[in-house]
Amino acid sequence: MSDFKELIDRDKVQQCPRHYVLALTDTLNVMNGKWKLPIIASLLHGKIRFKDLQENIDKITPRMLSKELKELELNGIIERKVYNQTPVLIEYILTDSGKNITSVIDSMIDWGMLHRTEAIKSRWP
Amino acid sequence: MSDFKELIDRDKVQQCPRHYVLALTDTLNVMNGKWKLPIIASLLHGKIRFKDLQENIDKITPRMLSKELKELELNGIIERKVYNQTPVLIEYILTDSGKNITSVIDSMIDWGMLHRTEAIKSRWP
DNA sequence: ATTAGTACTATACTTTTGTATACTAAGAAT
DNA sequence: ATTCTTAGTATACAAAAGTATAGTACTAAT
Repeated sequence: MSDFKELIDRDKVQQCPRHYVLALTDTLNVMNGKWKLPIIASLLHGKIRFKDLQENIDKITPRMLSKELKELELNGIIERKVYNQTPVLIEYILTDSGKNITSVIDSMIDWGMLHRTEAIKSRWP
Repeated sequence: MSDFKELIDRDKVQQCPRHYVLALTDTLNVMNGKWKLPIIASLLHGKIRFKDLQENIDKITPRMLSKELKELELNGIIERKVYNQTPVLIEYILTDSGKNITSVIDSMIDWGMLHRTEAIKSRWP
């Protein structure tokens, strides 16, 4: 039985260990907002540059891209590599943690699809 | 191999099926914001009333609680049951979909904890 | 008539998130 | 000297999310 589910049976939500709560809010912070997941998805290809990200992600402004990249780097999801060429070359890549987050995304997709079929069943049973 | 992960290997992010994207954004919408997960966690106990939710969830205002409950109901995560007693009794409970979302929460906790240990490793290797 | 309990809603405000547009720094090529 | 490229930053603004505080509608008991 999973860690969180046992809370259902044992009525322990209040005592949910702090490190679980921290882990959960970490994950929420990594994904939240309009741009984090599109950026992570773009990085699944491999290393990529600022301008290519901007072209890849529809309608993101350089300001938002810059801000989100900084947060993702701070959170240890991506790494920023600077090459002292000219013009300067900067590449972004996913860390191992960043790659692993696909497992969360997968479970979100699974739930989302299940939820849609459930919603359809309950509206037109 | 999971649905999303195969994108890493086959360079297919651009062609990611629309229903996966819809499922993912559904899930994000269900969880996003400051209050949705605390509310879902409180409901894991079973049925609960407005005032008890308010006491359970630290610093939520009735306005936010009311707004979030409405959204969760619209999204088919919770059900609102009205009993015509006096004073009126209203109970909120998780739907089956609402209960299932614990699988997503579990995978978020798993990733979050892994991510913390990875982050520690990379800072003090 | 007043007080109290339940489940909210209204109004005004602050903070966070996102947009639009223009601009900068550094070196290389012309 | 001017222009080009990459990788952003600055400024001003709009919209969304969240907060604070007060008030409403209903009924029941005192």
